[in-house]
Amino acid sequence: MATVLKSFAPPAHDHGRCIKTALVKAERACTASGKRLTPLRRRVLELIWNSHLPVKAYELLSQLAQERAQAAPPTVYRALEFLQDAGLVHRIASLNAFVGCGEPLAGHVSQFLICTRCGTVAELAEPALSAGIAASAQRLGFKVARETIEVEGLCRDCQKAERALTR
Amino acid sequence: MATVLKSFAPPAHDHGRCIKTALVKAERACTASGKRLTPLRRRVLELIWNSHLPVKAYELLSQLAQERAQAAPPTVYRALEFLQDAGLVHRIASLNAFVGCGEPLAGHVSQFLICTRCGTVAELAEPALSAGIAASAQRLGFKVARETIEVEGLCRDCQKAERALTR
DNA sequence: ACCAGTGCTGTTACACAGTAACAGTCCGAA
DNA sequence: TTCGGACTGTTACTGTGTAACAGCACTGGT
Repeated sequence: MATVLKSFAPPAHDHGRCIKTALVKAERACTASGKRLTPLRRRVLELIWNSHLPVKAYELLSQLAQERAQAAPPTVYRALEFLQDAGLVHRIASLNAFVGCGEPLAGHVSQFLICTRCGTVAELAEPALSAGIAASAQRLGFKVARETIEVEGLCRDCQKAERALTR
Repeated sequence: MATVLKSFAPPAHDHGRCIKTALVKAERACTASGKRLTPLRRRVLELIWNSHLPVKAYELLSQLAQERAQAAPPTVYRALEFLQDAGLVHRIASLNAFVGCGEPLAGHVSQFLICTRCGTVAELAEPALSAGIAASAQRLGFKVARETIEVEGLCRDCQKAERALTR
């Protein structure tokens, strides 16, 4: 059976480590594929990794604008496009928002659990799900190019919190 | 094994029938649940069913504006919100667009195959996929409330067309 | 008959999301 | 040196979606 690669980040953890390792992995992924992680792109990636919450493009823009006055929408969107192509960042369509990818080097599926209460996002990597989709598609003669799985619900902690409220 | 409820609509079919049955089902669903399918809402639903292609909100707006001069964004978005809540229409997040739901009375999952070449959308209803997602989620203690599956690729006809081009 | 409440639509005015197109800059290769 | 390509700056715009308030019709209670 397929295994879950990631889990929800615990409410309190050494997030500095998260950021650092994400950036190191990003450097590696880029040098490996001959892509250029410029200061701007690096900075945007860093801002995205500031939390495990999905970030909106215009939030990034306003943060960025505090450092470089010239920042405009294309500044952010171009960096985001690069980061997506490089597999370093995922776009969550149902939220119009972006999250860092924990496994930039692994095959890039797009499977997310989104907690509607605390907002955090966990990335799945379930080959079984992709396989199921491919099988269903094939029955209709459909050839899959890209899959988007976005599941909304409540993470474990938020279920507890909800129960505590109604008790 | 789960079965596919819908397939891609053949390029040429009696689409008048599609529209008519969709509206009849909608009436039924609304009276059954005590919701009001007002003329405005009915008209928006009709416009959406004009094709099996996903429709953008502002396309709907401009079509609507030819009939009622007062139509403004909230006019359309409110109708769409109602139709979604009533299970008559799906929003496709990755396209910012809307399609009619073929089975408004059945349980409302949200599984789509989207052909990137011709733009048509087919709705799936695979309990096995939902079950797989629920199982993966549960392993993380996550409680699923809503799932979004949007698969991009090529439908059978468009694969043929592509092959014909490169031959 | 009157009133209050509710549900639907009209209206204005925004906020947020994303892109086109052109202009500079920098850097490495021919 | 000069050319081309990759990156960023800059302006201006289109597209997507919502807040907030106003009116109006209907319904149910008094």
